[in-house]
Amino acid sequence: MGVIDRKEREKVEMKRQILDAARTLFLEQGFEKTSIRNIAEAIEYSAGTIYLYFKDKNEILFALHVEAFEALMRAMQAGIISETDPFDRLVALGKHYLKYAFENPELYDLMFVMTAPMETLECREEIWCDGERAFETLKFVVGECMQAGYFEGVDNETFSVMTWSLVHGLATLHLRRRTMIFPEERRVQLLEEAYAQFVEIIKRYKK
Amino acid sequence: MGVIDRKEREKVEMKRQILDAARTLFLEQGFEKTSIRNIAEAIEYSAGTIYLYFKDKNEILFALHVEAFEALMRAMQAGIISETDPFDRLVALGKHYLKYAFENPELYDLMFVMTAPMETLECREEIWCDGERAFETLKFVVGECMQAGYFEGVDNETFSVMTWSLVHGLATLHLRRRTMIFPEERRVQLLEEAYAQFVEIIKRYKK
DNA sequence: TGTATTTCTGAACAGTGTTCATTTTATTTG
DNA sequence: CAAATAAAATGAACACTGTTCAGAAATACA
Repeated sequence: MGVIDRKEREKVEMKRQILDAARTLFLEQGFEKTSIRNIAEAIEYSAGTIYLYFKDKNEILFALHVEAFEALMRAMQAGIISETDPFDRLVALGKHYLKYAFENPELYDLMFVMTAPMETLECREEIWCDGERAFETLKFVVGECMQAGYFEGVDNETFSVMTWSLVHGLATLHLRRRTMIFPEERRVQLLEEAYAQFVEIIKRYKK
Repeated sequence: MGVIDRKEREKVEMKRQILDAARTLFLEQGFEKTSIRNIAEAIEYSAGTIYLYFKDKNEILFALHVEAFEALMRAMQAGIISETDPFDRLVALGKHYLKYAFENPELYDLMFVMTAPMETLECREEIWCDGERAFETLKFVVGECMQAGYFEGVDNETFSVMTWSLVHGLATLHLRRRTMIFPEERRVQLLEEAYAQFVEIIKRYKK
């Protein structure tokens, strides 16, 4: 029966339409100011219809968060392959991570700051695979560095958490406006210098 | 005329009552789930009355954020005076900062993650003094370390931003549930190890 | 064509922050 | 003390929010 096949395709297509509209509105006016009714209006359906395709608003945010991770993973891969030396790879990985965060503030927020996507996971009793995959990538590159003689005697996971926290901290302090204690023209520069400082420090680390 | 003096005192007293009720409710059930009507109910006034004392909800959040900074500053000072060696002081400062964040997740969120208090500042065209003072404390301790021969050749401000970002990153990854990729029993431990790792790395840094 | 399913709507619910005319309370003046 | 003035508090109203659900419309199957 081709009918249920088509229905399946239509269901997927409708989900796509909803997510496309949601993403556009979110990026235009932020998450706070985008309502289910706004999304419904954009695709010319009633608000109730959205709930036939997504359980609630968090599930829409979660779906967008998954998409955003695909883009981040691509950005990170681009960072890795741009260098051959393991340490340079790690540096490039961090740079591309930060670049992604600054160029896609709303999406970065959704991926690493907002609690909505995590709530969806928790009530599904699932694991945060997307975050895990990204972290595995970092651990892999740190592992390569260690094999090349860097970071002597450290624990890979611990070192990776430290590195992740540093770049995440730089990103969120800025995205959530806490760098306003610095003159506007120095903000981004200062963050870049802080990252460079961190790179310099771990580069010279020997047991 | 003693009347306007008393009225002034009553105004201050009322603001106190509102903030006390707000703080209690926020810490009990989170910021999201606390409404102006809830606060009004708690102090047995109508919702409209709140607006005679605070411009909007953000202004209440801002006032609480100022209070919370006083507590953080005390915690940080306690960290500083607990040690005499400059480097140990810096380590203790970070430890107390993290301790404050983990013990007061809602308040930390308000101080360093939520945008509401920053919006109040921006529309008042004011500076974020509270954040600035806390950062100055960090810079001061880093300065002491440099005078004692640590962190040779680094720029104090850059180094301080790096350090702040690291502890802030550790705190927010955890508070916003991104450490759920690790087994529950290892989460806090891993963050502590990451901080210890950072301390170890900067300790050995020589130009 | 008629019945059964699926899909969609739009009203309704309980909630939000915020405003404002109206009422209540307090103070000052005659 | 009583009347006039000023200040404070109310509660209804506005325009929203996410979400649910009975009923209407569209589609599929016999």
